[in-house]
Order: sequence, then C-alpha cells, then structure tokens
Amino acid sequence: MGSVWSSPERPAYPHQALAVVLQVRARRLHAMLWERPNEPFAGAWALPGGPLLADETLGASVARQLTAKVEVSHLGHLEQLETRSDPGRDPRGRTVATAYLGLIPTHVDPALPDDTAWHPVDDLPTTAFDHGSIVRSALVRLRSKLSYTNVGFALAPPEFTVAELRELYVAALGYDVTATNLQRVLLRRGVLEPTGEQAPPGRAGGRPAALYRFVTPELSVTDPFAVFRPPSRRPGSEGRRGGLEG
Amino acid sequence: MGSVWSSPERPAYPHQALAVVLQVRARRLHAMLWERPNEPFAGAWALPGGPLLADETLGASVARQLTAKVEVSHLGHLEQLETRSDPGRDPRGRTVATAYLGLIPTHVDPALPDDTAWHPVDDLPTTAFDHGSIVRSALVRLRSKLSYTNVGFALAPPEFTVAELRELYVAALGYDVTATNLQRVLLRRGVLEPTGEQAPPGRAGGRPAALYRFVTPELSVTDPFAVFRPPSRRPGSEGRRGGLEG
DNA sequence: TGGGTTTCTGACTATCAGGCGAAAACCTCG
DNA sequence: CGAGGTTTTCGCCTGATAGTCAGAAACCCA
Repeated sequence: MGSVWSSPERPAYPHQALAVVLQVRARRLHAMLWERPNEPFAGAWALPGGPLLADETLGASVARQLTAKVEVSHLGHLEQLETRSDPGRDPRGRTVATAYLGLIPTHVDPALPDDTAWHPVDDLPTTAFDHGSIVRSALVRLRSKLSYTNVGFALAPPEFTVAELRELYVAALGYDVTATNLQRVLLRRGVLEPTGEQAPPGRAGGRPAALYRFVTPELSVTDPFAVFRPPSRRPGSEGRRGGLEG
Repeated sequence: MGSVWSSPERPAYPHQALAVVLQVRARRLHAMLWERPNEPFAGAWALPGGPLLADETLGASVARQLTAKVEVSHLGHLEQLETRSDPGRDPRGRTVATAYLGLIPTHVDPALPDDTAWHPVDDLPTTAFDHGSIVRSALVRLRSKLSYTNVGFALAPPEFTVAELRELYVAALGYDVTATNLQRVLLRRGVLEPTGEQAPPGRAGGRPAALYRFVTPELSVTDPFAVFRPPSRRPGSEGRRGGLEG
C-alpha cells in the first residue's frame, strides 16, 4: 500500500467478475455455461460474467451480469470464491477475474438465452480460459461447505421430503448418503423442521412423506449459512472451552 | 466474458495484493502492520502489500512485497483470502485489493523494518482503509480452518510439546482448550506423531514433556493442509457412503 | 382384501469429545 | 537423601454422535 500510488507506474488490468452458477437438475449437479461465438476459444463454453464497472462492487457486478442469463431473484446463495490472476489466462492480454459461487434451488427452471445451457459438472464440455479449473474450485467449495454449513438450503425448494433432500445431497456431493441419517442429523442439529404437512405419494404408492423446511436463521447478515451446530454442546462443557470440533 | 473485450470501455483499476501475516507471540496472536507516514491515513496502521506488476501472479506479488518486510522463507503458509472491491475503499481513487493470509511459526522472530511492528489482533491500533476489516476476515478464516485442517502446522515450530501446542491453539482460537483432548484428538487423527525425544522440564521441575511433530502429508500440492481425518472411518462403513461428516 | 412400494421409527453398535483424577517423572530445598 | 511441589502423561468414565438394520406404518393398485 502507499507504494501503489507513490510509485511511478500504477499498472491496471481489466477486472472481471465471473459466476459459477450451480443447480441440481435431474439428480445431477449442473453448471451454467454459455458458448463463445468468437475467438479466442470460439465454440468453447465459458462462465457468465463481464467487466467490473466504475462504481460497482464485485458482488454487485456479478449480480448485474447474471441478470443477462437468469433472474437474480432465483439465486439462493452467492459468495465470493477466488481471484485468478495468471498473466496468461487470457491470450488477448492480461485480465484479473474474481469468481463467485451461485446456487439455484431445484424447484425453479429459469429460462436461459440461446447461447447458454446447463452442463453436468462431472461431464463438462470444452471450456474456455481457466474456467474449467474455476468450476472445479467451486465444486470443492460447495462440497466441503455442504457438510458443515447450511448451503444445502440454497439448493433445495422451500419445502421438501427427506427423500428429495437426499437426492440433492447425493447429486451435489457425488457420493451416496443414507436418508435416515441425513434426516436425523439435520433434525438434531436444528436446521430442519417439519412443516406438519405431507407430500402425496408417487404413482407407485407408498407411505406419504412428511414435508420439511430449513429453519430460517436470523443470523449474520453477511453469511446466513454460516452457523450449523447451534446448541448441541457436549457433556458438561460450559462456555467456550474444550477441544477442537469447530 | 467476451463482453469484457468487445465492449467499448474496458475499465481498469490498480490492483494490489495485501497480506495478513499472523504469528503467535507471547501467547497472543499478532498481525504484522506498518505505520503509514503519509496521507491518507497518515499515522494509521496498514497491511503490507503493493501493486500487482505486469507479469506477476497475485500469489507471487504478495510473496515479493512481503520480502520488504520479512523473509518469505519464514512463511509457514500462504493462501488467498478474499478480494475487496468497494469503490470507496481508497479515498484517492478506485483500487481493487486481493488479500492473502500468511502464517509464521512461533520459533522464528524475523527482523522487521522500523515502520513495521506486530500488534495483538484483539487490540489493534487505528487501521487504514478497510484493513481492519480484512484482518477480521483473516481471523475468521484461520479459526475455522484450525479446527478442520492442519494449518496449526504453520504456526508451530518443527518440534513441540503438547503444552506448547496448546498455547498456540489457545492464542489463535481465542478460547481455552484442554491439553488432554488436543493431544488425543490430533494423535488419533494421525496428524501428530511423537519424535521419541523429550523436552527438558522448566526451572520449576515437572515431568519432562514428550516432543511431537506434525506428520508431513505428501498430499495435494495445492493445499498441503487440506486433509484432516485420514483413516478414522466409522463402524462398518466402507468406501464413500453414509451420512455427512465431511 | 392382499401384494407391492415407499417412508418412518426404534434399537443396536462403534466412535468420538470432554472431564477428571491418579500415576509418572522431574525439580529444589532442607 | 528424602519430602514436597510441579508438570506431564495416561487411563477411565460419561454423554453425544454417526452409521446400520429391521420392522412398522401408510399408501397405491388390482
């Protein structure tokens, strides 16, 4: 700092905001990509995004650019992911890009422009720039956060059965999860609560499933999904003392 | 993307790399800051950092700028934290800053320039720009990562006793931790291993403490501190199946 | 009414975290 | 050289948690 402005040169490079928008569709986790019509990387698929404007926060910039693809109101979650600065990441010249992670709940199916489409994250097409690598970063982030925060909230519809929630977690995590535990764990942690209503059984019959919803936490405004294990303290521990466990 | 270069304007702002360098000193967690001699924020304390140069990665930039303060070889860990883009964060004009989190182990005491000093994170002086807020972000990151990764490694000397390690965790986490559990938990998780040697007891006597070291994981090159719970699987679970638990 | 299907619930087990106290190993002082 | 003080280590106990499994419950269709 200081040297930024006192030094003779103040190098500046176009800064862009990108978004990895994820949604579970047909039991698979998908990423929203658009197909580039022009060089470089013509025909390859890229993340939505664009330049950071004059009086814009990066967060506001992502939200604005996403409007060209989907309604921002559909986004259940949006958080900063990481900033890529490799000088060679764009063959036309240097750019710095800050990527965001966006989540869309399953129950909405936003209309997309013609050049934009959903792609399963485990079977991506040819990607432009370093965007494939950015998607992988987003996956790592999502998967780790699913197990110790409430981001699952942002992937789920307002009301759901345990079976549906299980499908979401299986799709997002990439490995199998037992429904029994998922329900009990989330219930005990206090993040899930029954609505009292039931979902109609499928065409094959079966016991009607109880509907649940996530408990809306009136928590920190900055990160509403931050907290996970509210009261579940250990044996005789009081206050903040003990081992680790986060 | 695409629109970044096809649009008539390509706004660009000076990009800088900042570092929140943390170290436990005298049982308290400290941050490295330097005192600004000039306006704006003359007399206030700022994070080390500076402009991103032409052919530099952000990571390389932080490392280079830190050289002005400490030897980079002292850094036990360096990871990207977040990018700040508030248009008003610098009164002189718009800048975008990417902050990194750096950790220095306790056993080194690097010589600092005259304008640079360590400050306890829970008692910071007046800070410049949004740097105080960035330090708080770094704290949140460090504290959460301490409980589910091996970053503690980067704060500790190569060999240490359980008591010393406890001091580190207490200082970094900000709350008390029992030595018994810390040792057992870390041992069971397989991140700690005894060296076989002992540390000489203090002047007051007492049983000599066994020396431990962190098990160096030959893991992912990208994030050597990523993994935490290697083998400790549950009852009869095989492969990747089960509930959550990360 | 009976077979098929899906969901829900309870029981059982292994693991884990936290706390406590006794034992071990070392010091210093009389 | 033994007694008292100090620090660490180790074992045991308790409560909570994750995972599995099987049976009961509730619904459909024929």
